[in-house]
Amino acid sequence: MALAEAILVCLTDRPMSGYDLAKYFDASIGFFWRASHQQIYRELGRLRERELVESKEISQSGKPNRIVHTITDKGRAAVTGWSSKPVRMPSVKDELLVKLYALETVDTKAMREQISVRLEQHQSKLSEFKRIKSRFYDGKDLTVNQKGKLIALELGIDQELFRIAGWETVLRKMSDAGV
Amino acid sequence: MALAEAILVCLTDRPMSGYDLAKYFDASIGFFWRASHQQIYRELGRLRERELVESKEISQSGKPNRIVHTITDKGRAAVTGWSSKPVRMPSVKDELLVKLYALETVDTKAMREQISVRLEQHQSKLSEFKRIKSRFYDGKDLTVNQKGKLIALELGIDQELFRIAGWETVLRKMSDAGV
DNA sequence: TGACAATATGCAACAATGTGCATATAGTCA
DNA sequence: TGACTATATGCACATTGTTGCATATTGTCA
Repeated sequence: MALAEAILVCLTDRPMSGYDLAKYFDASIGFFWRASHQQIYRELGRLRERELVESKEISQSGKPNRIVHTITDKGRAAVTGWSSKPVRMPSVKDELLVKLYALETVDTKAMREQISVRLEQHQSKLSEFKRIKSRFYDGKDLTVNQKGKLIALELGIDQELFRIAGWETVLRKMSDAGV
Repeated sequence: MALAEAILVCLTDRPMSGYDLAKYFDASIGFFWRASHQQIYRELGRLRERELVESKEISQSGKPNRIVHTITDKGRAAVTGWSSKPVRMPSVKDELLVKLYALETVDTKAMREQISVRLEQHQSKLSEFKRIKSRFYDGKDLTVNQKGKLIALELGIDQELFRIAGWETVLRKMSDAGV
């Protein structure tokens, strides 16, 4: 249940509403731990029960009220405790690679198209990461926390570059194999 | 529910028992789509219900009887149909990267150890992939199906190499950041 | 001789994730 | 004026994944 910890990590930065968190996940930490807004709201309820966050409703006119969640001392301790425990290897699940396992049975024309789509997706992620980097990090004085995020972001950039090269190689090798 | 398809893909190779499949997942296709034996047995039951596989019990003395599953024509058609449909981006979930997001709150000494463990895991995967490659593929005449698996395997090798370099870079950058 | 690994299948319970829907208001664009 | 987007929260259900257990025999190692 590391979603709990991912949320707490976000809240070490600043108090946020569920909606804020959902956006933050979409634009930042979600690159390394994806979560939908439903997951986030559900998990926030549990965190409140476990007293790892404190929630305060803030009145708004027109729009629904915001519920702002603040990490508690207990929550901060939970993050530190979690951080010292071993992690598992990230789970591996990629249908596109499974399809490579049955090259004689699959529709290879469709597969090439899917690889092209995948390439575009990596390309757009790459652009996004680069944009974020130049906008928020380049040429700035950074706190340790920000440096950590930058390290993650740069790993993300390299990863996208690697994946683009990787799938292009796959396309070439498929041609060599005659499919 | 692409586990169903991953199993069917395995069975396009040859009929197998649940136990065989579990081993096959551990040693081959599971590099790209992990599954436990419990998941596999459960899914085999569903595949049988949907008539995508045919199951035959084979008597054995001493050991429990094997139940050998064979893909049906309907199953083969299901693989081809599935293969032409778009895939989604693999889900991203890595606690170690999440920890980078709270560098001021986490136990960085423990984190460095976790990165070392991760590096060893990638190293041993790399060795395994290379061993499989040299043992089953190098210098052999390959069918199209085998070529597909080799392409996946080589992508796996490059990926492990990339990840080793990536995490080593992270360690260096953490030092540069003073943690 | 006792412990353990390998072979072989599978249930039950629980935890985590994902999909679809529901609600409510304000502002923008065609 | 109607469609759409953004803000803001959340339930119900379905699927998927994990953990622990249960059974039963053979072979190997200490």
